[in-house]
Amino acid sequence: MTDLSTNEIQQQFPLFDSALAEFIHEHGESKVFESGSVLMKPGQFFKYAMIIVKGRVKLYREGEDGEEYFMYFLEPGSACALSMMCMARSQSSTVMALALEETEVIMIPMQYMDTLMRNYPSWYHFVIETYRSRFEEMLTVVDQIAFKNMDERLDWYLKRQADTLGKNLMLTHQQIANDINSSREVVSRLLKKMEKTGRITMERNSIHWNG
Amino acid sequence: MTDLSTNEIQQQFPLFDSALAEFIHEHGESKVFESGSVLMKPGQFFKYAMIIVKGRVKLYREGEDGEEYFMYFLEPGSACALSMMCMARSQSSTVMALALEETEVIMIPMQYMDTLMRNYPSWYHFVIETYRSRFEEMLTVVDQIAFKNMDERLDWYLKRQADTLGKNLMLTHQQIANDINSSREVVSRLLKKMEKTGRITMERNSIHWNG
DNA sequence: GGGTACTTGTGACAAATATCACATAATAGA
DNA sequence: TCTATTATGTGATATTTGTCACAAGTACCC
Repeated sequence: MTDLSTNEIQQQFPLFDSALAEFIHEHGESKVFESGSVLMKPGQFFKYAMIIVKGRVKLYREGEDGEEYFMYFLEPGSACALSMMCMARSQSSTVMALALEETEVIMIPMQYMDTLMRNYPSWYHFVIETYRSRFEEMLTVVDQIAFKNMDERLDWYLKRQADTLGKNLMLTHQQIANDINSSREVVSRLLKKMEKTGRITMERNSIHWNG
Repeated sequence: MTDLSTNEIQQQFPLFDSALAEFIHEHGESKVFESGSVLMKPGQFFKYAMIIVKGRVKLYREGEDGEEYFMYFLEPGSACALSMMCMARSQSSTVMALALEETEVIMIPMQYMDTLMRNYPSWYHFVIETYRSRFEEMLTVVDQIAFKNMDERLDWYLKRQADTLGKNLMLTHQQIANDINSSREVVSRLLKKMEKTGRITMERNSIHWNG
């Protein structure tokens, strides 16, 4: 039983029809993750499908030697595609899901998947749409790292950050370097160039995206 | 109505229960793609979910300026995840699906998706498994290009090729360079090194993977 | 058999990015 | 206020990868 009413669920997830919202209200479990906590432990087996009600989650890939690569954000109204995939095995590298703010999720036990798929068409439409959008996002990520130089990748990275976190980005150069798997010095130099063209404005600990 | 019998379908797709195989036999349409033909036109809207019965399909990303990047193979018994995602829009860059051999597919009209999802649990298990495995494959691709140097990427590329196409690879250095978005000279030099360590044996137009 | 196109080898050099070393500036805490 | 820590700036240099130029080998076609 969730903290949210059927109505609130339907508002947050417009694709759900009322019967589905009702079902999720009934069988889902609300959970709050504090800012900075990890939603998915590496290699963990998922017993729940997670859908985001409030907050913001950052998904990133972690390499064998601690390298990182930012993939995308999860926002309210979306689902964690990975939690729906029954990913079991713990590979060498893994995906991390980190709550950037206090984040409220509904956890739907996997045992209901059959019922949901069978009886609630709007559920699998939602699932398909979730997969589709994440897959597409991964494709654009591949494009960037395969085809683009650092300056373009940095620009694209900042644009995405600004799109979901707002134009005032509380990021250090080091954090950015981690997210795009580069080095601080390189990022600093490129940011300087971007400031000269007016695309951003820099302050200590923050960057303003001017677009 | 497919060319394959219900039994043959079940043999090729072990996850399907007999009712599903029967349904697909009834409503699917067989189609053969010749070696070298394109299964997915860029930006095309999919009217069918495609599952592979015979042959081999190469999926790769095409960048704005004609760059390429190999993603993965589709083999018999698997489905084209992209064809199930209702990808509509034609972006600047796009995914290409190329038949490497004569390839036989069953095309299931999208209009049956609701029925399949609703009445054939083994169908959505199959769909989920398809998404999962492709998504995971994309993650490993990201790992490689984000974290690894050319020599490791080349090694991994050849290993994957050998895994699905056999140890005797009919590839020129130029083709490899295209697939990993590098240049022929670089590939030639790295291959030479790999030959010295005995990992491969080279001949004109082909490479033997010794593992 | 000679020309032609394709494949591979290789040196020299250029460009992009990473790394190192150190300087300076801003901030938080005692 | 003083100090320690953290964030940023910048030159010098190393490494990785890409590009250019050209040679040589192989296959194929007439």
